[in-house]
Amino acid sequence: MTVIEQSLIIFFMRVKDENKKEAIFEAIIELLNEVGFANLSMSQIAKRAGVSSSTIYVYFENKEDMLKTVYMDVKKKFVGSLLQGVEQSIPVRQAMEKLIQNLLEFALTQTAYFFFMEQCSNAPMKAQPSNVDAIDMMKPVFKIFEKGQQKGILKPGDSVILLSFCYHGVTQIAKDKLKRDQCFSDSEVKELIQMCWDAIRK
Amino acid sequence: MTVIEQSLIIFFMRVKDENKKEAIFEAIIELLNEVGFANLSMSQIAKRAGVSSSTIYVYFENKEDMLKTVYMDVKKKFVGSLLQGVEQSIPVRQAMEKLIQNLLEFALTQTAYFFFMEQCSNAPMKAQPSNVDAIDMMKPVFKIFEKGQQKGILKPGDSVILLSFCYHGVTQIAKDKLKRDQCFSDSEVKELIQMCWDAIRK
Amino acid sequence: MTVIEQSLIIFFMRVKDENKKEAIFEAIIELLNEVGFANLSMSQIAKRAGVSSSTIYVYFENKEDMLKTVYMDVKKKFVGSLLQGVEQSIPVRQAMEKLIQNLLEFALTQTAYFFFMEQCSNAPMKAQPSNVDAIDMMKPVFKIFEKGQQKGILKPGDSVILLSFCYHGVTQIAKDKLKRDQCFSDSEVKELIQMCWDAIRK
Amino acid sequence: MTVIEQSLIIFFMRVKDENKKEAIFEAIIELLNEVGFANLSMSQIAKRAGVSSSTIYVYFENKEDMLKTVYMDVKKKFVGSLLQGVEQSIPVRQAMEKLIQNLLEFALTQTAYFFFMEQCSNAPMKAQPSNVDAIDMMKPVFKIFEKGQQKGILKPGDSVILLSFCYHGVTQIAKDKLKRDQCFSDSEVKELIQMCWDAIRK
DNA sequence: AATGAATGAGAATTCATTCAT
DNA sequence: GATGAATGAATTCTCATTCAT
Repeated sequence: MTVIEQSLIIFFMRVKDENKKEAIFEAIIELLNEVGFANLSMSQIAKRAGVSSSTIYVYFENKEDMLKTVYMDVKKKFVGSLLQGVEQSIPVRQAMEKLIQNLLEFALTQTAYFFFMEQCSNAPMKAQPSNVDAIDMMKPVFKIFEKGQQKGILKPGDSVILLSFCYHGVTQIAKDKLKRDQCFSDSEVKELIQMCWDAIRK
Repeated sequence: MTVIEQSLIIFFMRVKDENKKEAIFEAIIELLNEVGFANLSMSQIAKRAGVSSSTIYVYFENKEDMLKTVYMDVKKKFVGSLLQGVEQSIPVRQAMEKLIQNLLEFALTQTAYFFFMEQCSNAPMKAQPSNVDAIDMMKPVFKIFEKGQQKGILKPGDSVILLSFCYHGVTQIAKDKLKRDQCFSDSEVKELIQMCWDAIRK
Repeated sequence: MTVIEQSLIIFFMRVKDENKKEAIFEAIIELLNEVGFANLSMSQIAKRAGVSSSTIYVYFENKEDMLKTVYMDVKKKFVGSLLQGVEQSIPVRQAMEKLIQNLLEFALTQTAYFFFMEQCSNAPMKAQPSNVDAIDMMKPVFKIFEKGQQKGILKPGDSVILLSFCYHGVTQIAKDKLKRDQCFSDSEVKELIQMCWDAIRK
Repeated sequence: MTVIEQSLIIFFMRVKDENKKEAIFEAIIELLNEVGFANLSMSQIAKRAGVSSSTIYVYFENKEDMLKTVYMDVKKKFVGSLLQGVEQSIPVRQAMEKLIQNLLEFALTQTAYFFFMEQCSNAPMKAQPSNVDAIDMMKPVFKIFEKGQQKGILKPGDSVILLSFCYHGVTQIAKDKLKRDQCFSDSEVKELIQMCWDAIRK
């Protein structure tokens, strides 16, 4: 594409207002956490986002598509945070530690996103925005755990179960804490890590 | 209207009574699992239960009351199942084993109830039928675990966290399995119990 | 069904208010004639009929079903009027005369119904309430015309074409007249009948 | 922006010009035949025409104006076709023959236009794009028929009625045929002409 | 001239609930 | 107790149209 053609496109096109899309995103996440799926309406979302409800349909095909898109976006962010600093090369024990720290970090700093995701992943298939869950998106780290199993450090069996057990245990405890507006002390974090480790190690 | 006709009416009504309530109950649980909170409507419930939607209002004050009642009822059944055979006197290790077996048993045999509960407990405070969750209802067993801590068998700290970690870890794994229409082998059950035990024991 | 059972049904059931249904019917016909398909809305119909728009959905499944039902009902009335006094036994010439008189009578006295039908039958397949048109419903009279053909009184060929030609010629002329708020003189009626007769006779 | 870029823009725009208007035209006619007035939307038209819906407003003031313009244009084309070869000087019988042949020719070759017109002319006054109908536009030929009446060849009375009767009879039969995806044989055309002639001649 | 974004108004339809029987 | 009818309020979504570019 030549520079002239590019200018032409820019001249004719009007770029979607990213602020609006962002506002809609945030409104959805906020509201779902406040009112739940049963009471989440397009008009409420629009009002909260400060746009007309028809504007939502500029960005999404319909309610289902909207929720799916937001859910996938949030999950992508979440998995990104989760895997930060967890390279293939690090030892299992350290990987586990980092994962849990990242998980708690995300839960504490991005609480709205965290609760939003949890609600979505517990909705039934048909209502659920997308049925690929967070565990599936963590496939990159499975290799670390499988190596741990091969080395005889971790319990044998399905590595998904090992990881899933820890992940959900920690997740639910974090949810309970946050629902009561509480925080984790360093020693509590250590305890959680220890529980996870004991659960999966041989 | 003759006396005979009146009696007939009364006869007809009373007979159906409990069946109707039961049918409504089952319809709610089935439907919530199929369509989720976002799409659960009174008319659908009525249709599924084979009654008029106004009939629902004979048994419940309104939608909120209806969901709360059903949720509490299901939870009561669940906790009943969970605690079966878990007396104060038995050793911690055995208590843990029994709890997990009961939990998996319930999940497998009363799957609809199990999923129903999970959805309810993940709804946000405001939307949630009732915010007392299953963990709270298990208070009777805490003493067993506290005794275990006092004896130095279990890790110290909040006994709720110990139990909650295991409970949710197992619950989520059961959910994943059931969503894929799979079952647990005996050895898998053993593995889960072992993971739980390792997680909480000193 | 015994008398007692019947009483029971009457006791429990509440009969649909036929006035309401009738009011909705009339509102649809009136409005379609006033505003056309492009501007016919459920809320307008409801307002005109003096009911809530949700009430319409008690009687009809949706807009399409509603229009189809009304169209079929009007057509039935129309064909009834059209065939009045046209028995199999009467001579063709007289049958033709009676049909045209009936048609004009209907157009003049039930003008709203008449225009309503015409609009429906000109809508395209997908939008059209039902694609069986008035001609199809007149099959009973075809035999009279076929007899006329066999006797050598009428032109040979497809009897549907003979009848259809006359029917639509007269219909459109009636429409034009009525649109200009005019009436037919007796001599004009005679002329029309003569034109029809000349068109189809040998 | 440089002068070159500006020229480019002007060049690009002008080139598309007539194509776009034509595309919009065709889209309207196609769509009206497919979905009817009740479901004809600007956005659909735009999509079908391959333009942005705001582009329609470059060519037309609004929806009403758009439909009126297209209708008038189509009618002009139609009347042009209809009158081809029908000069004032030719005998009535021949004029009638030519008119019917032209009408059928148009119906067969420009079917979409034909149906489009029919739908428009059956819409109620208020909704109708323009209430001057095809008959009005044929005024030039009336003189031929009036001469026929003066010579005693045709029936006396309103010449509009004579012509209208034939025109609509043929039109509707053509519509029925085309809706069933059928064609006219030469003998059928002859029969139609004969019916028309018999209907109006003395 | 052309268009993507944006929107208020309004579309069809559903909802939870009430009511007379 | 049970229900069909009825409905106001709310739902999701579409519409015709405008506007900045």
